[in-house]
Amino acid sequence: MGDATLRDVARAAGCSVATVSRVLAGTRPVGAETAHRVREAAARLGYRPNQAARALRSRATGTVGLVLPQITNPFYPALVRELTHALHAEGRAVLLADCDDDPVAEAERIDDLLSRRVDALLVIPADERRSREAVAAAAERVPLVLLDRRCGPGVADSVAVDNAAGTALVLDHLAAAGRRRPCFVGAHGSASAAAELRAAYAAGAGALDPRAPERVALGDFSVAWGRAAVDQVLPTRPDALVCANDLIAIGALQRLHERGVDVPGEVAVTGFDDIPMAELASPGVTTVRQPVAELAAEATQLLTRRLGGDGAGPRRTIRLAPELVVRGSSGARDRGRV
Amino acid sequence: MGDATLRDVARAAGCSVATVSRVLAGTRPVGAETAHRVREAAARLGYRPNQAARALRSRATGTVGLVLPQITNPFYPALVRELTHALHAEGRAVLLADCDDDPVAEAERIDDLLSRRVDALLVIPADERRSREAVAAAAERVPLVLLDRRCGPGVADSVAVDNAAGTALVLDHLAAAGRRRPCFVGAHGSASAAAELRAAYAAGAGALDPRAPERVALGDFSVAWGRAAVDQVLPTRPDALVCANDLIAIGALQRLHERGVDVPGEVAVTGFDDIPMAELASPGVTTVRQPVAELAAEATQLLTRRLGGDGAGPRRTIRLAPELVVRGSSGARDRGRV
DNA sequence: GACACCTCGGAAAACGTTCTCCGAAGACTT
DNA sequence: AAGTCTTCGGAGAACGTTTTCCGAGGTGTC
Repeated sequence: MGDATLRDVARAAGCSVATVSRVLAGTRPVGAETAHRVREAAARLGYRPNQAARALRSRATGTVGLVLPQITNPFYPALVRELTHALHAEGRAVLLADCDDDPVAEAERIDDLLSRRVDALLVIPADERRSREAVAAAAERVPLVLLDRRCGPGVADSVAVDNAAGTALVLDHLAAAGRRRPCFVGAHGSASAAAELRAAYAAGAGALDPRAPERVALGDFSVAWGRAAVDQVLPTRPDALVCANDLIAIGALQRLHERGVDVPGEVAVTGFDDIPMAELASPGVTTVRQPVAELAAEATQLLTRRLGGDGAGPRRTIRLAPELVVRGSSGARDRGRV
Repeated sequence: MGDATLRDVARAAGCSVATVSRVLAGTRPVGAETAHRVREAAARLGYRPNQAARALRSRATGTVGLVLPQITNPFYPALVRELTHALHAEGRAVLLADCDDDPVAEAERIDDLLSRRVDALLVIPADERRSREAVAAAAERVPLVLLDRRCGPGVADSVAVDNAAGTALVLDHLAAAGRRRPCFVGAHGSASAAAELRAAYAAGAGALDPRAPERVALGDFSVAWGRAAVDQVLPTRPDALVCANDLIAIGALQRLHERGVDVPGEVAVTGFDDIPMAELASPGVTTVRQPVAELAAEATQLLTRRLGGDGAGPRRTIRLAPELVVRGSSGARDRGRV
């Protein structure tokens, strides 16, 4: 009961390989009675098309490569889930590559995926600058959609949340709640989100109160930095910490609690992404929810369009509006669960 | 600069396709000067082997399918990370399939992966009983390693943590800390871990104190159930909640806090898995750490051995010893961070 | 009844590898 | 000097599809 091939089915159905292929693929009408015989034989032998042969012949593998910086970043699993579901629904398979935040590994993985003849690539670049070369080269050979983070202008199609709009949501919310001395806790580095959020905060905070001193502290996207940042900025007496992601916010929350600072009474804290942990922290973290399902849907739709002939169209950049999720960490009092 | 083929390289190097193949694959010694010419030509043309053709000819795709119930389960990302790294290190690629905890979808995904001619499968079955048929059928056709959860006896090779040992670690720790009235908060259902933990708890608790009434509450593996369980079991006055995973423990912690119960003073709480959230909860959750890297290493090693000829050996079951991670939720006083 | 026109089926050529034969040398043995 | 081994290279057959091209037969039109 090894692998039945077209040839075996043809023999069993008493017809030619070509006919079997046509019946099974529906490429051309085939006589009703023959078709029935073929289908019956195929079922009986448990025939499954050999995708390798199919790929070789049709120059398409039905496979998409998904390259991301770190699957353990808690924001990505939900995205991966939506992407795989969307792609499976179209009959595609997903080759996953985690590159450990290392642009060199990323380039290797992309290379490998290309040699495996993926039909397209979905890439969340590890680094805005250092990922660029490999991504641009790959985009020359295969449809490529950038996700969540960008990678220099005009390199490829791109789908991401509107970071500026998200930051504006947060700042408006804080201002409405009477916060007057916000402080931005962000990240250095050249992941595109880091830079965009820095810029968006600067623009938004300046608009709110042009005379206010700008409080900014930069580290990385980790819980540890959130903790450290608290010690660094608390002397400047902020009444709100606008964190560039939820991990930072959670770290800040921990440290504030340890130092006996009342949240949200004295200091409000906000995050970004709405990872699962954000809801579970105490108090719950007010944050900007990325529309993960829409992100995935737009990305796969863009990909499908590129694969369906519109290969040469102009680069598209899709920006999705995020949503503010208000929880205890920014309210007048704690509305979170714990 | 489309795709250079062996034929192109051969033409450029002035030799035959066979020779180029031999040089590049190193299958057979080739004259030094010819080899050099070939390598130079290949580099110049940017030749990349076409894996589809290679797969067709050599009946091996260099690809492994990874099937899991829910990538959003916070325990899996770390595992996926280790697995992909280990497999990439061996030159294999990973086809990812998330089946949304649905055995039917799981069967479909497995089917698709088989038709894509994966060399092997890594499966974390969604359900001990209902996943069995599809997994067993797949194991007939391709090396298959079960991960983390089992799927009926003797179906395939299997690598998992020793749940009984982990439970024993927890119970010993609690007993040493003077807890006398533990309560198990577990899960119904037929995911194998659920049943094993139930059994292990019953055995271990019975050994500690055969006369004690057995406290057990069963729900599912979620935060919500952890919260609900607290209300259900608190009237029985337990002094420790032994939760079947960290999510349950975190839910319990939240609810206990809301109800003003002192943790760990009045009630200790323990989890299982050591997901990232366990460290961040307040207090930190004492838990059983799954040796994720070793799990991945053993699984890929088993797979590699099966792929390297030892196809017909007897089924192996590898059980790895877990490690107890003591945090604030079980101490005499809070040693956690927040 | 000749002609064109459909419909259905088969033969066979790709797709880009790997690998098995074969042959032509040269390097040894005797 | 004739034989036997090695060594290196090429020709060509697979692998399992899809697809193009053809032919055979039937149906329609004039």
